[in-house]
Amino acid sequence: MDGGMTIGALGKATGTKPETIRFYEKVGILPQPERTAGNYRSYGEAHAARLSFVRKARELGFPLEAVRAMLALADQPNRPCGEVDALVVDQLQAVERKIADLERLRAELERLAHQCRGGLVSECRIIEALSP
Amino acid sequence: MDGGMTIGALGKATGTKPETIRFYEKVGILPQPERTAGNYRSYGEAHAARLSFVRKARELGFPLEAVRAMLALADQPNRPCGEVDALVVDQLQAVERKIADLERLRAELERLAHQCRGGLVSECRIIEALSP
DNA sequence: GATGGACCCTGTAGTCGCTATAGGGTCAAG
DNA sequence: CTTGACCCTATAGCGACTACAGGGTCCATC
Repeated sequence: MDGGMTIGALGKATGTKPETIRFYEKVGILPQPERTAGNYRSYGEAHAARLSFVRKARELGFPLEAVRAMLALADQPNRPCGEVDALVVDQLQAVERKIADLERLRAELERLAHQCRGGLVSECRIIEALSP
Repeated sequence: MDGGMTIGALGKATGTKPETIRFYEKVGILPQPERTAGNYRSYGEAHAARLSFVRKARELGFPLEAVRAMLALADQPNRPCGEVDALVVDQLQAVERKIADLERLRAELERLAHQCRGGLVSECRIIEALSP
């Protein structure tokens, strides 16, 4: 080969499945790589860096749209950083809202979980509690 | 009409959109109701109760599969309540896992949010922090 | 040089839980 | 009799992948 990684190697290097990499290519998050004589995708370090960025942003819960926006900004380095920061702050607020919601949920589920006395479904307080 | 609710009335009574009710019917969560002469769905109290149950369980984050399982159990009142309790405990654990993940995320995003100094993207630490 | 197995290719359909649209039919009030 | 609010079906779309099906390529071993 010509010094490039196969899709599988890139996948291992970045913790991404080949299917996901092809998906990112299809939706324009990753550029189309060169191909070998046998039509295999061939990736270099720049692809690995971009994909690592995407994966980390996704792990932080950024939707692909936000990732796309950040990549577009990163590709134009002479613009102010504020837009990137705004995306992070939005995401932080969204995460805080989700945590608050889930904590309310947890309290409710704990209440429910203590209502089962091990009897029959017909006496089950859990189902009662959800029914009215 | 013949004493039944229309889909819109049931929707208002339970806080559910008509589309969602039809969807629940299509996937077997709700039974097919009777129809009026004009082919409108006609619902009674039993439908309202069942749909309320579904909505509350969904609000608590139970996946539709779990809701389906609980409904099947509720329809067989002579079985032990333990299976219902197990579903609740599973869901509680899933919620706790999600909260833990989101809290790690929040810490990371807070770290990120303090790195933007308002300069240009080329000096942006946020993008750096997410690149390999 | 033939064979096996691990990898790669494309394209399509499925997942979850709805939501939205298109293109029509029904019903009650004015 | 017309208007407008509601209802019907069927289909496609969302996000972010995942899972086939049906092939092709590469490399090592016999």
